[in-house]
Amino acid sequence: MIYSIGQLSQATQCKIPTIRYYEEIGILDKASRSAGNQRQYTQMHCDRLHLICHSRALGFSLKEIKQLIKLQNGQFDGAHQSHQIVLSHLTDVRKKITQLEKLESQLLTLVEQCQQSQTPDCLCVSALK
Amino acid sequence: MIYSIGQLSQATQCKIPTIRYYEEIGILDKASRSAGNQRQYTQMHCDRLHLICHSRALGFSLKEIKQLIKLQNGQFDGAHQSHQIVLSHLTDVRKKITQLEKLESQLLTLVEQCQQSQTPDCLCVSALK
DNA sequence: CTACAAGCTCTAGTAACTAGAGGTTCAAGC
DNA sequence: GCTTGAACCTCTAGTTACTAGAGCTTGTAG
Repeated sequence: MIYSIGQLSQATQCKIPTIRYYEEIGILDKASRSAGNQRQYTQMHCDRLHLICHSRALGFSLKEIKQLIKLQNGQFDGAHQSHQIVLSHLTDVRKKITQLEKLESQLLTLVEQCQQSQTPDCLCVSALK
Repeated sequence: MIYSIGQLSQATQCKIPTIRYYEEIGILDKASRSAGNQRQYTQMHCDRLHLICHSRALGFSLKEIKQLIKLQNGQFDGAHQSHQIVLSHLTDVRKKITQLEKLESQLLTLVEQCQQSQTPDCLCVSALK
């Protein structure tokens, strides 16, 4: 099956300008072109783009994804390195969760203080000082 | 007290280029200048910058902070609007936490599957497909 | 008065796209 | 065969919140 950029977009739920962008930065192989210069994608492109989109949804950066792809196609010790990337990403995610939870409780305090106050001012802002 | 940009930076823990950037985008009032064209900040600047930094640390965007400042200095219904901004930010934060927790468990699954497998390949990457 | 730290402006780079202008190609209907 | 409109093309610039660097000037301590 050959996909036009629109069909690939539909198949992967990845927006058209994003697909072109991925090609431009080299994370997605260049598509061959039709007589009229339009991009023609193969199933390989489609699979790769799926992998990219899925990884992005998991919060991997394009840089990390590039690395993962390289390792996957590459050396024997790629497996170990891939594992490390995923683990370090997991650590990052956990750190972010902790931060956000702290933030949530701070914001909550802000809002509660504000609701208790009987002044016409919103203390949210002055509390930010 | 009058602050040089370096002193203001020390007082607020905000980096010097960031301070200049805040001035440039108009979220921090322009400083007056010395005879030799160096910025001179007042206590007001220092307070404002503290507010900005604190809000940034709580994850507010500069756009939101601009709004908050405007509302604070402004109209009588500013208090209500400020409250709304804070509340909607709180909602965002909670959404992000939920997403990240989902993500964490997905990543965990990835890693666990990989560790159970006895193949030399890291399943992390192929699982991403 | 001489170093050297601290300040200045300006440009460009970061990540991951998104939007828009202005032009071309494809496919379907008549 | 022709027309119309959707889909495609390239290119530039904008987004957010900064950061880095070049090349120059000013302030201050000894």
